[in-house]
Amino acid sequence: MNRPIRLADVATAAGVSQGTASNAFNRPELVRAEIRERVLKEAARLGYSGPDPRGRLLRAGKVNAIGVVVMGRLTYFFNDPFNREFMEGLSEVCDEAGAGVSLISAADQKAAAWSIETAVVDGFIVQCIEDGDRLIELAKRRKLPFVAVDLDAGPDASSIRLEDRKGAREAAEHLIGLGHRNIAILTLELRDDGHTGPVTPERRQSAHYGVTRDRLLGYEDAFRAAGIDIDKVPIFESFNDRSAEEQAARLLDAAPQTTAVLALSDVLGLATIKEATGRGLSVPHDLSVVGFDDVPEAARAVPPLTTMAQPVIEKGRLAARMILERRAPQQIVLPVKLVIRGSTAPPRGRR
Amino acid sequence: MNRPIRLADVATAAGVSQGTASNAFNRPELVRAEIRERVLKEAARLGYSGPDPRGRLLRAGKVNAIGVVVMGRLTYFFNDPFNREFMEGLSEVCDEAGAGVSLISAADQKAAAWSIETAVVDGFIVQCIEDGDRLIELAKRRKLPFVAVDLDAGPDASSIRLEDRKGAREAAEHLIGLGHRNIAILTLELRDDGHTGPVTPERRQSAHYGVTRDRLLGYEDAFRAAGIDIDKVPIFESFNDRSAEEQAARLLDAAPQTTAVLALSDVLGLATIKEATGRGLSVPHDLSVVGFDDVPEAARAVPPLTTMAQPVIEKGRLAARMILERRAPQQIVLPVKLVIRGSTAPPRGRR
DNA sequence: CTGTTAGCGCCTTCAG
DNA sequence: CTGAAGGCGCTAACAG
Repeated sequence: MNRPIRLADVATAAGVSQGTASNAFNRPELVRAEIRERVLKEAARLGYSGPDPRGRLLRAGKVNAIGVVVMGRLTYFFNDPFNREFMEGLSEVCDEAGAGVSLISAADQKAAAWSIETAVVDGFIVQCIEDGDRLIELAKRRKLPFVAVDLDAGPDASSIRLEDRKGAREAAEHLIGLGHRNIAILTLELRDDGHTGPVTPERRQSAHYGVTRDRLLGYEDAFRAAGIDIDKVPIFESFNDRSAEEQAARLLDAAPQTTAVLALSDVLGLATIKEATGRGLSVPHDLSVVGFDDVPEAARAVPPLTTMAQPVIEKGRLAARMILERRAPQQIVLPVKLVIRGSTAPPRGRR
Repeated sequence: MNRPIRLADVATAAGVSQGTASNAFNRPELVRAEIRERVLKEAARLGYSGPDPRGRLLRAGKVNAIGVVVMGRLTYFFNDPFNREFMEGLSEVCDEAGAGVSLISAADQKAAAWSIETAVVDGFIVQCIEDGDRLIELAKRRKLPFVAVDLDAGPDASSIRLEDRKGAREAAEHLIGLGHRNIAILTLELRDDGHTGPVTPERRQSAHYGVTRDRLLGYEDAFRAAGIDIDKVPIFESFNDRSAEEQAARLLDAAPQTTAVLALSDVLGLATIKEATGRGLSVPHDLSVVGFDDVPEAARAVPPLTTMAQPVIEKGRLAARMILERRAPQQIVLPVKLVIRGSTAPPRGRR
């Protein structure tokens, strides 16, 4: 057997036209039961495994799949509980719609370009912060709908963002309200240069990533209102997917007088708790920690992490719907909400 | 603008044939630079975004993508560090080959069938233990290459398995060698009925899932040699992706005299450590724990988990290659290796 | 180098 | 309810 069987072969074998054979598979109600059975039987006999999706694809126009762009290692992506939650919401909607999810993963820039150009999908979701701009550029070129998540894509593209600045301000206000004045910040990447470690005021002000920039601005808002000079606040920068504990350690070393840490993500916050606990500090009494995101792990941590909750799953659902329903470009801003748990308390000195 | 631009339009506009236009995009070295530029310029002017992958697909025959079948929630799948590692190896090979990864996720049986029938992929990887048989059936019907991972798919299909029985035997021998006699087992699912909790000898003997069955047989081999009657050994059954801590707790409650636990996976082993530590037991002195898999978390646990290491990442790579290289069906059995860490020690009574 | 041509496998009018 | 025919967009083989 050399040539693969196709619908035409089955039709011939069953003595019907190709159109009828097609209907036998795809719209059985249009074909007399007797004929349909004959077609199906011939198909089975010939080893035909049903209409080839590729043919259908070309004809139909719609692919019914959405591509999720993941730069770097898949492990880094899925090690982050935030991404897992996001994908959960996304896949939920895709499942309901009978749509597939393609991981457009690529190690380097060149591979990413090719993947994005050739992926068989109805649209893209670009959600990784690293290289976001370039990926968005690529996605735009492909002329397919895409949604930028936690990334700014301009007014002619769809995006989903959070009330980052407001949320950050409220997180900082929570600590200030508890009496903290020696606050440090563990931040996500500010820009695309692989830097980790201490952040100078100049670097802070030149922040390029929107989420990081806005959250830092939010902290600054609160600090200013409380008379704290953010230029004097220790800030350390870390990747979310790696180096978190290392940078938490450096921050704790560099600023021993700190009584509270503002973390730009729960992953960073949890790493801070772990590091602090590991060196014998009591959280929250020696050190308060506030995260951002409210991933499931936050509530299960010891102590449970106070954090700024965002609707991650809903975000995933929304992103999927925006693609699948081919919505016109829109910029959505989702609300956040402070969830107070056990990782924050007044500073010990104050009691 | 109503009709989308296609290659033919660009060719006409540039005053070249369609074939040349195609070459300008796909095999630039075959086209004089001048002409190629004209084509590219016309394409840009018309807003043509490069050859549509769907056309190429139909023509080429090869899709260059592999489908990973994931039953149930995506979260369950990716919450398991084992699956994350596996996907890492898989995606590594796919990246190198410029191939994509499609998640064939489906909540229920009907959706799974449709997804598998219509996924645009070169082959499947079936790796979830639940519903494995039915999924394999579906995949076979599609007449595409597929690889069953940790699942038996028969001699005419590809599969990757481990030395499960041997590995389990050695794990048990390790504990026995340390002097343990009161050993309990925390097992993965034995069959497809959603049962968790205590396992009777009858149920144990009727194990349907190959991995579980073989590992239990391995334990039994070691027990028999040491004069331990496996029918008297407390065995509790748990899902890997949920309920692990709950069942670890039940096991510890039901068999308080236990000095060591054989866990069929690291996830179960880590849950056991956590549960034991939580109730004030010292691991390994009050309770030794041996896992299976050696996921990254195992080495980082407190205490680090003694476990039977398997080459997970390699497994992922292998699975991807088997599809991408269109290898003839083969059944591969990968080796395992005991890694002794801090979670095992002689029972306290013996010292 | 460039142009021509023939499908890839399917679905969906449209006419019977 | 069934059959015939056109074309989805592209590429590869072959002929200039």
